[in-house]
Amino acid sequence: MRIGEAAEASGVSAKMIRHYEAVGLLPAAARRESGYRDYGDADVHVLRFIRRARDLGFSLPEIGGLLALWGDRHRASAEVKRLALAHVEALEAKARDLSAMAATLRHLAAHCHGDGRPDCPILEELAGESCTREATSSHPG
Amino acid sequence: MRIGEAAEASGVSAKMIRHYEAVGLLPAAARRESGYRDYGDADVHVLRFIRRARDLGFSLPEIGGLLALWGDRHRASAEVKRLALAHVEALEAKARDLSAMAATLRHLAAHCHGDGRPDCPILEELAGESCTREATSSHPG
DNA sequence: CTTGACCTTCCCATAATGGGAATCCCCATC
DNA sequence: GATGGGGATTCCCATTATGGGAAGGTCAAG
Repeated sequence: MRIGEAAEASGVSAKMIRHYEAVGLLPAAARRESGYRDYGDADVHVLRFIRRARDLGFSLPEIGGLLALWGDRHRASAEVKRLALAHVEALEAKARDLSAMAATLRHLAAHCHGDGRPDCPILEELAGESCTREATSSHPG
Repeated sequence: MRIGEAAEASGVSAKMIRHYEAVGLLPAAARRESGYRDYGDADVHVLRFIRRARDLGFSLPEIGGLLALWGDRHRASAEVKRLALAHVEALEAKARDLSAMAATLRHLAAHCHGDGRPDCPILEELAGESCTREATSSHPG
């Protein structure tokens, strides 16, 4: 299989396949005499593994660890589980951060008239106190 | 104020203040004869605005829009609200994605013994079917 | 005049992905 | 045999926001 076919079969772009090889996530692919990379079903299987791991948000270094465990017949599943749960923690922490931002902003937006008037609690919050940048006239708005 | 003091006062690093200026988020700062950038309280106020907006996950282009609205005495709060809610949608979508990944992985991990044995549903899921990479013997697991 | 803290600009690095150029390989067709 | 087109190769660049670090200029205190 040439790289394009392997890409098609695995769902990983040819660009990314080369990249994964370049950064050492994949071993150097076999080459034809022409210089073209040559892939077999086993390679595609690995690529699919990588793609699924990416879909679950694992970083390339983490996937490197998972691949090593996958290829280790004597692995302990505890190790895999540890990696997975550590990643879950990270994902959940990030999700919480984003949700907190969204909630804050949604709360601010709920108090914004959203009409033609300039008064806006969103901007006031961002500005720190209830002043509108130049604060030329000193009334508290 | 020199840049270090403005950084201290605003919570934005000197590096980032220069960067914001370089990418056009901030106008070119006033300069002393020495070439040092010179900041006043108003500048720090803007920097704080930027920092708060960053803390709410706004991108620099989005913050550019917010700053423009902030400085526009005749803005309609509807416009601010629109920007904010669009951003909220994006944040929530991303949070959902991460939560879904976390849930999937947590589910897989829950079915993993997590002991010394190599059998691991997490790896099996990543591998696509229940085979362990080499599949030398052809029994379906 | 030296020392030290601060500033300047410029380059590099990050994570993962893609765009695009210049060049080459391979196969089919004229 | 020449040619054309699709795919492959490598290499460079861009993204986003942030920081590290080098080489050199400024300023205040000693």
